[in-house]
Amino acid sequence: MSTSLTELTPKERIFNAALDLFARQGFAGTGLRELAAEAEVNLAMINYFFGSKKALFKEILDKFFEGYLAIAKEKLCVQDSIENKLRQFITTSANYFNDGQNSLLIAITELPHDDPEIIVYKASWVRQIAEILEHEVSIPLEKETGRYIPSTCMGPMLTSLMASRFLFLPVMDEVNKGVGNSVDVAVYIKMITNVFVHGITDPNWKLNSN
Amino acid sequence: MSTSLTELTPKERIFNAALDLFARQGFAGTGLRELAAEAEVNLAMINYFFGSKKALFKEILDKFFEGYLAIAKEKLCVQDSIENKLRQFITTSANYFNDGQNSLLIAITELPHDDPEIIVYKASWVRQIAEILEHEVSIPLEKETGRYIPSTCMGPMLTSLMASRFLFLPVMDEVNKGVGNSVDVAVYIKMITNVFVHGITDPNWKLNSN
DNA sequence: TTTGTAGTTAAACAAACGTTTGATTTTTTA
DNA sequence: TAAAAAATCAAACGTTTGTTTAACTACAAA
Repeated sequence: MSTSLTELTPKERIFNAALDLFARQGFAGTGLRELAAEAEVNLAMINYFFGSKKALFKEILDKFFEGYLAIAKEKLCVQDSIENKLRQFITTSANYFNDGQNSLLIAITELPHDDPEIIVYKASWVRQIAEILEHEVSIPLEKETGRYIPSTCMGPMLTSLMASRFLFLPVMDEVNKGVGNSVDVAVYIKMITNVFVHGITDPNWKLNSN
Repeated sequence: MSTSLTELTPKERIFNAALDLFARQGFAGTGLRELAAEAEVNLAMINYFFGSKKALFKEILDKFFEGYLAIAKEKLCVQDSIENKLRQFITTSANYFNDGQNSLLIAITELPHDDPEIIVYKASWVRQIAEILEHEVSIPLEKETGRYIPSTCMGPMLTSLMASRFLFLPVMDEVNKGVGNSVDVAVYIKMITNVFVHGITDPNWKLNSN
């Protein structure tokens, strides 16, 4: 196996092609023959390297959540104010989402609502992130504001807020066509950071009101 | 055609079965034979009533966006404070999402990132909602706070925040298994309402800082 | 009762699906 | 150089895919 520094191995080409096609066409909407053609490998190589289509999908999930969890650990498990920690976490995560938009879309939208095996698999990742969020944000925040926002609420809120830019990007680009008032991704990240941080730290609201 | 009040017509059964199966298995992941069996109709009836699989999908999109747009008109195009209008809009929309979780999931996650025809189709709906948001929230809010958050940012932020509960529900249910600290949907809606409203109205932040 | 329309059916179409096999080539190890 | 291992290949497996056709039933209008 001659693996030069510049060209990718067949296995890497399959993985990258899967990222691209699964994100664009969905898991079920992408055929292995199309994937093999995109990766410029023989059809049989996919099952040879990954075992099955679903196993390839799981490797994509793993890579995405591994990076996401690493950011949560690095930015939240530190000694700093809640606000600073959250700002760091949101900025870094949102840029991580931006760099790997395909992984994000696959992890969030593909095979989410039916397959029990995948649900359990995802949950094992999400649980780790939720525990960090609970100890580093939810509980300290309650002591500060008196409001308890469980990590199982804050996690989805945060993730979907950061993902919103990319989840709706193709449609919003079409909406913006002609109008031309599209917003830079860096500005977008600043906006969601400020909205979320000020939203949860603002002392002027109570959980059970209105 | 005997259409009693209690039992649904074959066309309605197909539509409802499509809602259920598309949301659970995805558009590409659902076969028309499975759909026909679920709806208890003959396979050919699907194309007879709807023309094609994709046309059936478009009707699902239409129904969802029609309701969403109606809420935007009813709750935002009124004479009231920005905060009150937004609270009304978020609460009503989130409950609308809750009542039709399948429609929501299909509209948000299915066929979003590739098919140009669907993108243009969705954009024609989203554009109408964005225009309302622009005139009724973004522009008035700028006059109040000095910060301009375009509707093409606020729309995705709002929608994904409201959808977050349902987008991650199966996984979060699995995460909560055993822990048992799952949060009621009404409480969840109050949380996102307060976080978002206080986040965008809080006077203590500027767009270009940090 | 005849005519026409809407609804329903089984059957078939070519194409694509994920996976497996066995042979063949290439590379590594001894 | 010989043997072992890894990689690649074309071909075929049995299913399933969305769509179409033509025959058929049911029911309303004339």
